[in-house]
Amino acid sequence: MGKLRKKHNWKGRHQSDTQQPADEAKTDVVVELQAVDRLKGVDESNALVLPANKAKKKKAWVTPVSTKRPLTKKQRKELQTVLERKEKKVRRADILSKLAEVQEARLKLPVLAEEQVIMEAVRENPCVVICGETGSGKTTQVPQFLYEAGYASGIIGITEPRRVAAVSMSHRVAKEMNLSTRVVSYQIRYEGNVTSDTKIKFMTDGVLLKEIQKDFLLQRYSVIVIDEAHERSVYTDILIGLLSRIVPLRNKKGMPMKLLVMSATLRVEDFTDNTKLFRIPPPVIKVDARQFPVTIHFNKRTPMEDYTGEVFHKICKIHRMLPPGGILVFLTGQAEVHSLCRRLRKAFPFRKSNEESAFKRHLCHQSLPRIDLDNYSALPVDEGDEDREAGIGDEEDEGSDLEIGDDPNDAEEKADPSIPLYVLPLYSLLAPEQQAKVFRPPPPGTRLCVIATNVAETSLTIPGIKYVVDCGRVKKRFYDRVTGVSSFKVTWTSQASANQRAGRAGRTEPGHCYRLYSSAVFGDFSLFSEAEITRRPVEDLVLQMKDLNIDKVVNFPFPTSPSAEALVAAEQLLVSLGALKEPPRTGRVKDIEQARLSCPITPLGRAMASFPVAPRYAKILALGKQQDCLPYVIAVVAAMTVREIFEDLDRPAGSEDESSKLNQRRARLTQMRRLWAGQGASLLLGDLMVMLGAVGACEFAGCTPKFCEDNGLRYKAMVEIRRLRGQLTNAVNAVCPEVGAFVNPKMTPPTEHQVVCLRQIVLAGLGDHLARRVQGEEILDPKWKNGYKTPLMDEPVFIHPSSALFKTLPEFRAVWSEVPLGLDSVEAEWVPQLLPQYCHFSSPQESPSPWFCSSTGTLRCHRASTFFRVAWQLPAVEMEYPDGLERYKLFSRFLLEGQVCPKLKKYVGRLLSNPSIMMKTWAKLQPRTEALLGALVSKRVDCRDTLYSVWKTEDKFLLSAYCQWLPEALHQEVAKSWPPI
DNA sequence: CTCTCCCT
Repeated sequence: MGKLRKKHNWKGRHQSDTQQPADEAKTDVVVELQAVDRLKGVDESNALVLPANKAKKKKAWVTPVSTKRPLTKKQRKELQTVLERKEKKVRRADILSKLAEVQEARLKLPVLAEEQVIMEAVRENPCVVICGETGSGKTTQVPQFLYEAGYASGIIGITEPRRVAAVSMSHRVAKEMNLSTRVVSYQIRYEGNVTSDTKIKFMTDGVLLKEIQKDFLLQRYSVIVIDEAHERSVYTDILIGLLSRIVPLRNKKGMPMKLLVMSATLRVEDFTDNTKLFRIPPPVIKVDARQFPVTIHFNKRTPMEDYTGEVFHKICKIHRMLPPGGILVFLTGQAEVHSLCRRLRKAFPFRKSNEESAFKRHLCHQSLPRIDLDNYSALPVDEGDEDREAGIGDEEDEGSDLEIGDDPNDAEEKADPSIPLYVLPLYSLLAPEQQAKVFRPPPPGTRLCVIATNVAETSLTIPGIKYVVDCGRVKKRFYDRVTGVSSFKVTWTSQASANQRAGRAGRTEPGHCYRLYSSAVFGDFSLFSEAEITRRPVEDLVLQMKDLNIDKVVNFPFPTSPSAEALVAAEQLLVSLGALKEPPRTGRVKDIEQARLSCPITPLGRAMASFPVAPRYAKILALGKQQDCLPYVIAVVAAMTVREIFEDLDRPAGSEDESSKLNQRRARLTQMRRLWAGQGASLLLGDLMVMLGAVGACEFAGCTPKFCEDNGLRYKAMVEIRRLRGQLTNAVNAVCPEVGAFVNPKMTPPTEHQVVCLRQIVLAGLGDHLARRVQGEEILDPKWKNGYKTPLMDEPVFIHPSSALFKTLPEFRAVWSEVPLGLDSVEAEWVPQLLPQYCHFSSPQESPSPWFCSSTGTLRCHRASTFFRVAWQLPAVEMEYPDGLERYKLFSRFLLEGQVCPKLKKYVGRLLSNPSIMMKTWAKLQPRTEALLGALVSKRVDCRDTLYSVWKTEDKFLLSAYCQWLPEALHQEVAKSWPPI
């Protein structure tokens, strides 16, 4: 016990750290700096990874001292030693003070007080839950505790739900521990710095899940830490489920492993009270957070309609009446963010002299010399505003000194340049340069006001925020559980996320949070937001799990299970994509039900599971090698996977200048779209062709920010596509090395033939996303005229005006994701051929009558069909004759006619009955028809291939049955040359 | 005709 305490004592560590030779430490720091400089593909907008001022300071002492004059060799040498010694001393002092700083910072973290408790719990339990709010320092400290307590016999793996966090945490911990990034490393989707020396590895949750596919027992790891488990991201949930099984397995095999689940909120019951997950509930250790207090102010009334108006008024009041400090506002979407920004900039403009140079470019024309007050007073003032204003401040906060009084004579709408407000938008899709502005101090004399969406809740932390204004709402995606069709809705947030938002006001000093809803409304919020896994389709997760040989996904120990409907829908989709074996359709009802939820994976499914994209796209990739289409298929799948490849140019402009620039860029993009869509045949590939053109052109130009900017492409999206193309190319080569795929930066456009092929390949993956133009009799509403119906929705969908197919309006088209933007026109006769699993076929047509195809050796026919659920009539197409007795009858008829085996042709004239009697219903009355049919059925022979293979083992097969059709005189001759191959 | 946020 005493020994343990000493081991975990920070003082002990402090000493051993400082005892490190200065030189060694120096190299470590330098390496790390280089690594920071080279950081690629990481969102530079995050404060955590921005190269800080400190970096510059540190670089200074790396530069060699260089004042040299002509000296004697000896003098020079002496002087050099002196200099070196001096320099070394300076370095050592610097390092010591830095270490002291770090140690001090570490000491302030509440988690340090719990080190001993945590480590004892870890020693005594295979799984431990650590519960601590943001600011407790658990993410950076717990890995160090583990390392120092000797748990680094294997790798200590820590998962994060976001790439930025994995990268920045690895750097921070390396620095704190004064270890090289060779030892404290990270791995995210496209990059990493893991080496054979790595002991602490930060990674995204998806990366670890992929590693489990390669090594189920994770033998290289001694500990896994799941961070931010409260966020309940799908991968985190699945990892916890998997690890709850892996940990006991490892212990049983004598390769012990520890699992730590770290969660911010106290909602840990899903982990601890779930006996399916952990039979023995893991201990929960609570860690206090070091946060400044945040005073919460509720509204007395809750605006239901115009909450953005309410937000506007609240910001005005804070800005006019309260002491300095940044304001962070939570709204639900891009459009809201922009419109509020505009309104605030008009209300509190600031002069040019206050502006930063970067800011100048965009806004210099906006700061007008004088504002037309009449014009402003004409702006719509929110109805019922006074009413609400009177209600500001809730009982709970009466008398609080920062409570904002309500002055009905407030004239916020009048421009007031005397108190400039530095208003910035912030949302995920905003260009990184724009995002980065929120991390810089505002221009002198102004107050920072960031209007943000949910990104600011978890992903990005803005410094200097003292006031938070929370509208209490979120925009969320909702999926229909059966059809998988999605839509966006604005709803109330949860209490947990409202508290998270409030916490953003207390990072640097005590703060205030203004909630624009009453405490009663807050009380009605759900405590936590639902786990993501219950809110979305799960076909991708199910495929991954089947690939791990978890056939009965229903029995998987999810912390929270997806609904049964979602699981059934996922298996159905995977079956129709050919990734899972079709379940039997006959048998007892109960068995059928069971089988529907435990379909085993197919070889195709395994290949699909190895492609890091959605199953529909994985299917498209799997078909991609045909007709040399692979490079195009990879580019198209990459483009479909990355969201928003085109810049949003429809946003409202801030100034006339900006507006005219936007108009120019819009015009340019429209022109480029037309160019990329191509002419004639390629046009039918629709928006896929536009994307293919955009990707090709961008890559051809070297994928530069300039090219993207000039052509309306989102640079970040194009970089992601470029890397995804590389990754997908490797993945395809791994499954199918003979295709030898490579990324060609100078890809030429596909030929007409390839375009047709691409359209078909894409269709094969998007069968359930087929849409048909609303037909004459279906137009119930004039608005539906150019609409499209999908099998899944009652309401029609429309082609986006910017779509390449807007003017063409093909009868059938494929849509993907939920955006009606992505289109590819589809020929009606492809549907039954490429998507037979979605079609109901009628019986084979009489005319043209079924025939024997001598090249394939099978029976062919024409069949009409209808598309599933919606029963769209599809044209008759040529296809295999369906299985069944009829097919045997037909086959025997063609056999007798000498079509199957040409050698039998010479006996046709000698047959005792006409072969066509095989088809009559009274055929059974004839012994010879029955003999022939019976023989074929007994060996399941209904095509040439199976007939030949039976003859290989049984060369007299069919001889006697056939002889019954011939006069006895011929029997011997026939027997001699049997089988007639 | 209008898209919150993440991950392999």
